Amino acid sequence: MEKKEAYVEEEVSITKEGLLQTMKIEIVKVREENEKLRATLGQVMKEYKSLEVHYHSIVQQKEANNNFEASKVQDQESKKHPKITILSMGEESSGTKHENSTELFSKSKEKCTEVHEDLVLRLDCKYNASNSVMSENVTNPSSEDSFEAPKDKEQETWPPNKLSKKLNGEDGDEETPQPTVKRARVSVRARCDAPTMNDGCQWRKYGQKIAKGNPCPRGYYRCTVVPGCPVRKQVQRCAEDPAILITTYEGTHNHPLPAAATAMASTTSAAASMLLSGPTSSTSPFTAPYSTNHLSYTNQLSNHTADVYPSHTMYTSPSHPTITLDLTKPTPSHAAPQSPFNLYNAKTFNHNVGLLGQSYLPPGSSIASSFPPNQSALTDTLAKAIATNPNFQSVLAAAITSYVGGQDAKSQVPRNNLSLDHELKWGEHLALGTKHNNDPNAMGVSRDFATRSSSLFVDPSAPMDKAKYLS
DNA sequence: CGAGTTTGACCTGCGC
DNA sequence: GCGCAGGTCAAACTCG
Repeated sequence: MEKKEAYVEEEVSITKEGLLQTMKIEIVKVREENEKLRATLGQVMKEYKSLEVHYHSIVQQKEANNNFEASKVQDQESKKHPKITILSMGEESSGTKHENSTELFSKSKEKCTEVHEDLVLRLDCKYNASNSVMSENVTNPSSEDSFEAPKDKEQETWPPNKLSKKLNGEDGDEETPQPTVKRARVSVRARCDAPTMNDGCQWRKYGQKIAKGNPCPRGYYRCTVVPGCPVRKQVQRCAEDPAILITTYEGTHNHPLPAAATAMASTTSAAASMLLSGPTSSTSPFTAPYSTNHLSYTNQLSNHTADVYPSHTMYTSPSHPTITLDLTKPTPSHAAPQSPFNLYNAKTFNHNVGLLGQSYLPPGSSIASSFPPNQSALTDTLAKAIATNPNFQSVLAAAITSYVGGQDAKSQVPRNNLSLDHELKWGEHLALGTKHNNDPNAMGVSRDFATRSSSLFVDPSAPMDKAKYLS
């Protein structure tokens, strides 16, 4: 007995030691990686500064040249037309030429400084904006968040315009001027045989229209999860390729969402946030490779890419800026560009994901390593794209995980496992790393993979998706 | 019979 | 001001 106990104790201590060692190794790894990241960050900042200085000097030079040319022309003109010269407050004098040019130069310098300051201010502002969006998502995960611009700006209710007018009565004392707020829309293009995508929400069709330039009718739906929810969606088949279903979402849910709906909801939410934060919303140096704000990310498992690009022209009026998530394109060979930024970000992302995973998973395993090899390659790829723009993180994470998971989901994850009773609020998942930390049952990212996996795919049995209604 | 869809009419915003 | 197109309403209809 004693021997046995001693043996067991020995085994336990060995296991403990092993665990401790593994943890120590992990910690050392993490530290090393942190050091590397810091170094890389420093390097990037240095490069950024030098580029900034370079840009500054170029602008100054250009301005100076322009002004010099202008003054030259003016000079010549003034010689031709002395009367005008007199009226032009003595600019003609050759003696003042140098002075003028230096003055102009200094003026141009001022201008440059102004430009620079303006740039900095604008960048800061936008950086803050994008930050605020993200921080809101992180610090206030339960808030309904972010599909639209700040909530208090546009307290959405249903019915939005006409009906509310009717309900308020005709007397309408001093009707509050409806500010022409740009309502962001997020449209999702996906190949789908069914009449609509099952995005987890309940929708009621309230209209159908044949839009110009597309023989396929456009269906108008509103969310009926809760009466009064202002969210609407339009569903239309692509004119060029009827296999492609274009679903356009508009509005913010004012109610908790079923878990199955959170993927699409957060995707559209974050995409809209990104869109509303402006065309150069991210000014982090890491965004450089994607200065056009068009991001293509690759799903290596499903052999698809998802293009995310803001579009003001695809649908409807310019008062409805639209961002499109394109989940229809096959993977091009050049997808997932390998710039130093991307590599850096891939590392960062993996690092963070790894840390995230370590808090939920047994020691020695991380999220990345807990995936099959191709999955881990996927996270790598995702990381490159996702980390490039903070605002894109949640968009892409949600969209890709949903899309990737969808492949497996059809066969592996029964809908019953989606824990539909577990309701999440709009954008709640965005705080993955923080919110679930205290939840022993939470599996972090991997749980997300599992729970959202089928949400982008149509469930033909869904009561709302009746093929017969959409011709 | 209630919930949801269909569909023609109507409203509204925008461009010319 | 007019016409067009998108969006919404609401009565009629269908389905379970």
